[in-house]
Amino acid sequence: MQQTKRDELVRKALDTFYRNGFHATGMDMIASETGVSKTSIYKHFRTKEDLILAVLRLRDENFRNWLFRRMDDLASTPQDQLLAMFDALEEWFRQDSYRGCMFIKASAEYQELDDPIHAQSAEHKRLLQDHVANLCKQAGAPAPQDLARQLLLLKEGAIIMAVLGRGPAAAQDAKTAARTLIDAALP
Amino acid sequence: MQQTKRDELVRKALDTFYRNGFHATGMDMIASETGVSKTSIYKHFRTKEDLILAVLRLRDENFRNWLFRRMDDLASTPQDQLLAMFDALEEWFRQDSYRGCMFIKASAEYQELDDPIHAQSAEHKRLLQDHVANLCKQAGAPAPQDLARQLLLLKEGAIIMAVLGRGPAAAQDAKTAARTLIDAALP
DNA sequence: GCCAATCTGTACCGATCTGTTAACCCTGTC
DNA sequence: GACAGGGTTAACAGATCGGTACAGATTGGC
Repeated sequence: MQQTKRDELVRKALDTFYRNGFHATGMDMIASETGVSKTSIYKHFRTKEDLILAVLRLRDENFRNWLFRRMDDLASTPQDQLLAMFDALEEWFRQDSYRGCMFIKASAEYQELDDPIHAQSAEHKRLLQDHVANLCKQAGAPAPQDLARQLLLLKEGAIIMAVLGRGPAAAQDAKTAARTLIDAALP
Repeated sequence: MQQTKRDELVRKALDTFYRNGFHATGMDMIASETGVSKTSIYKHFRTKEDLILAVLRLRDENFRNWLFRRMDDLASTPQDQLLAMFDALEEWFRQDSYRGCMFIKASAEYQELDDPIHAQSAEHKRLLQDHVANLCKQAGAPAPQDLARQLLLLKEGAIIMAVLGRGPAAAQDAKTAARTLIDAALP
């Protein structure tokens, strides 16, 4: 019963930061939205930055688990799973709560390369890249890292364009392009 | 000599907001960095938001002018100009001052879809899309809008990955992918 | 019954936020 | 030489920022 409260705090803080931004969200708002008193928050986390880092760790875990599981559910072969990534993205884009990628937003607000928040955002992208590269390799791509990088570009681009004008349709734009790139990369 | 001061204010405010973020930059910092007194700033702009909108208008004009001119200088045929976009992006990524796309960052800090700042960011992307689609049409693409959307995904993805780990090399990743997509789209 | 841990609300600290007010200064013009 | 316009400095208002202090409530274990 002791870890629960902290977990609940991080989970609800994630929603608030995601919905409202980092600098724009004060610790008083976190306290009122999570139902955890400010005194308690600062017992668990020394600073606001520490809380944000915990939130990003949770988000990284949740998002990767969700995306990879969804890709696995939607398709059986590695090649189809790569394409299914974009169908999963579309599901995400269609959620009312969709507000873009939390890590892109975090790195936009904390831009210094040596900022821990920035570093953690970069790490998230690296972990995604690794998984996709692994699938590319399983699919028989001669240069799996290269193909993975190209597909990641499409994914990040779709996330941006889904926010900035194109909406959920950005996912299928990306999927169409991905199919072309995969076909060209496989022997 | 009357419009000059205001222009100088907007120009220097652009640098400060770009380097430091929007919420993280206070009007006192804007005053000290631009050398324009806060009293004067509020003579020209009713609110901080108005100043930000003026900054984004300038940025939109500057960036589109620069990118399209650079694409035009680097290549002669429409098809080559599309590819040259990614060489121009690489030049941008290599600048020490590179901190990602100002409009992506603006929309990350002001996420409500009906926020004027968000709307202006979306408009910037639409204008880019129009120009690229025009080039795609000139290059003979049967579905120029579709190809343009795919190339824009690569551009936005490259901007993100250049910030989050990949550095300037993201531009050539995108260019390689763009070549594949263009070849596949042209008859 | 009692201790220790963990939570709570509330008030506060000093700094900083957006925006305003007031008095002054410079400069070109009539 | 008065004056108007646009600029300055400096202080201020009222709110909010991240973070802390303190006293009391709740809880489970012994």
